Amino acid sequence: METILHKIRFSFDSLGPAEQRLASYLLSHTDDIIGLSISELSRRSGCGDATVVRFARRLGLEGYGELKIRLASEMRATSELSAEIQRGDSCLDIFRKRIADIQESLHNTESVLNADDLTRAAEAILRSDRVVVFGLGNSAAIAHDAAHKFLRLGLAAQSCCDNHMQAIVASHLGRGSVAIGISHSGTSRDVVEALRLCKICGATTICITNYGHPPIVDASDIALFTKSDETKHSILAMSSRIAQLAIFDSIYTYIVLNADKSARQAMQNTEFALQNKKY
Amino acid sequence: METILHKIRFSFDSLGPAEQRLASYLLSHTDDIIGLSISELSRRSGCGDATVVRFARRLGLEGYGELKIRLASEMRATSELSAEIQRGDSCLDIFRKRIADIQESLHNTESVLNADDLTRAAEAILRSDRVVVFGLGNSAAIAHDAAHKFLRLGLAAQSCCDNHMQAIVASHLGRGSVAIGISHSGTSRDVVEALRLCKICGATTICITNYGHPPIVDASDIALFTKSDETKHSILAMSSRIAQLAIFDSIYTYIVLNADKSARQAMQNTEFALQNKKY
DNA sequence: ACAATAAATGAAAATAATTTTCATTCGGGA
DNA sequence: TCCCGAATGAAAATTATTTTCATTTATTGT
Repeated sequence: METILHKIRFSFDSLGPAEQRLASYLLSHTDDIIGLSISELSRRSGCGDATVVRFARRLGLEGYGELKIRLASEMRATSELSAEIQRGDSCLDIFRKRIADIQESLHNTESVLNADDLTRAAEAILRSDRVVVFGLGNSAAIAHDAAHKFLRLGLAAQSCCDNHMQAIVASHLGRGSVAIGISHSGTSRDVVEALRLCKICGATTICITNYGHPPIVDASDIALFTKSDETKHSILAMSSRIAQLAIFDSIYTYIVLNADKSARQAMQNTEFALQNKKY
Repeated sequence: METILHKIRFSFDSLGPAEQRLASYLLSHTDDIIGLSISELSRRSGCGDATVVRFARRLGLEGYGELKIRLASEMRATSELSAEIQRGDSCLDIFRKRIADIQESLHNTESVLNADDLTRAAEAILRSDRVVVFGLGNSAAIAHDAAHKFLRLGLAAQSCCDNHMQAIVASHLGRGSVAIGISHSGTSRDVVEALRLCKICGATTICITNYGHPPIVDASDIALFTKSDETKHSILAMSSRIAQLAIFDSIYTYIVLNADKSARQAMQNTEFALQNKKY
C-alpha cells in the first residue's frame, strides 16, 4: 500500500518551489502536523493556505483535513518501530520492543512471500501421502509444531530433528511425499543434505528460510521466504521464527478450509481424543 | 499505552444517555469517523454538536479535531483487525489475516502481562540451578523452544513433553529448581499435576496460560498470562502460542542482558560449537 | 409529593478553520 | 518586448467547530 509520505517523497521533484517548501516541512516535521491548522502550517512552511490545499489534492486527497488524518495514521505505524533493546530495560520493556520487532518482521515477510509458491506448498502438503519436517537446533521447535498441526489434520506427518533420523527418513521417501526443511540461515548442512536426498528420491521439497539465496533454496522445489533483520538484538533468530510459524499457521488454515470431509473428521477425532486429558 | 478507544469503553458507564449513544456509534463505526464532520457525526449518533465536543473533552482531548485524529491513528492498528478468514481465501490472504490476529493477540497480552511477575519469573530462571519446561500437544513445541533457548545460555534446562517423564522429573526437583508449565487453556491435567508435584518438592513453579483463572494458576507461584481470542478461526490456539513465544523471547533476552560473564561465555561456546554445522 | 438544585443536552450564535476565487507574479518562448 | 500559462497567496466564501445559554431531565432534601 502506497503511503502518503512515500507519495510526497516521490513527487517532490515535480512540485513548484512553494509546494517543495511545504513538502520539505512535512517530511521533516511530520509529527507536528497533527496539531497544526492549515494557516499555521502554511505560515511555518512559508506558503499560502491555497497551496496546502492544492498540494493535498495533488496527492489524490480530498483536502487538508484528509492529509492531516492520513499523515497522523501513518505516523504511529512508523513511530512504533523497534527501539533498540538495551541493558537496564525491564522485562516488560523488552516484551514491548519484541512486539515491534515481530510486527516488522511479519510485515516484511508478507512483502517477500510469493503467493503462488505458498499456495503450491499448501496444495502439495494437502495432497501428499506423507509429510516430514526437518529442523535442527533453533528450528527444531518449529518443525515439531508444524508436524503436530499436520497430524491433527490426519496427515501422515512427522518431524525429524536429529540428523541421522533425517537421513534415514529422507532415503525412504518417494513421489507423493513432501519434505519441508526449516533453516533461518538456509545453511544448516544436515538439513540441506536431507532435503537434497528427499528430492533425489522423488519427494516434493519445500524450504522455509530467510530471504536471499542460501544453499537450501537449491535443494528445494518450492522456497518460502521470511524476512527479518535479526542483527539487532542477539545471535538468536527470534523474529524469523515467528514468521515461520505464521507461514505454517496459514498453510494449516488453508488446508482446514480446503480439505474434504475426511480431514475435517480427522480434526474432530483429534479433539475428541484430547477431551479427557483436560479438567 | 492507553488508547482512546479503551478510554471510551472504560468510561462508557459513567456517561449520560446522549454521550452513550455517541460512544456506541464510535465504537461500532470507528472506521467511518474519519470522513465525518462534527455535525454529520452528531446527526448519525443522535446527539448535538456540543455533546460531541464535551465528549472529546471528557476524554482529555482538545476537541473534536483531536478526537478524529486520535481515532484515525488508532484505527490503522485496529483496521487491520482480523477480517474473518473464510473459505476461498488464498493462502496469502490467510497469512495477512493471521498477521492481524497475531498483532491483536500480542497487544492484548501486553496489556494483561504483569511487569513484576514477568521480572520475577526471569530472575527465578536466571538464578535457578535447573529449569524444566512442561508442555503437551500444541504446547510441546513451545516447551522445546524455551528449553532450547535456556540451554544456549548454559542453564541446565530441559523440556518434558511426555506425561510420564514429567511426573518423574517433577519428583526429583528441589529448592533452586524452576518448573514452567505451558498450557493455553490452563486445564491440561498432566501438566497441572506435574507442576503441583514440583511445587511440593520445593521448586519455583511458573505457568504460562491464557488470561483467566484456570487450574494451572493455582499450581503456580508465578502466573504469566497471554490474552488472545482464539474462537475466531479454528480449534487450535495459534495466536496465543505466538504470545507465549514472545514471552520466552523476552525472558531470554532479559537474561542475556543481565547475566554475568559466565553466561555470555556459555552463549559464545554455543555459537562456536555450532559453527561447523553450517556451510 | 414537591420544590430546589444539579447535571445533561441541543439549538443557535460566535468563532475558527478550510476551500474557492481571483488578481498578481514569474519564467520561458515567439 | 509581449504574451501565455503555470504557480502562488490574499481575501472572500464556505464550511466546520466551539461556546453560550435556555431547556429538559434527573436527583436530593424536606
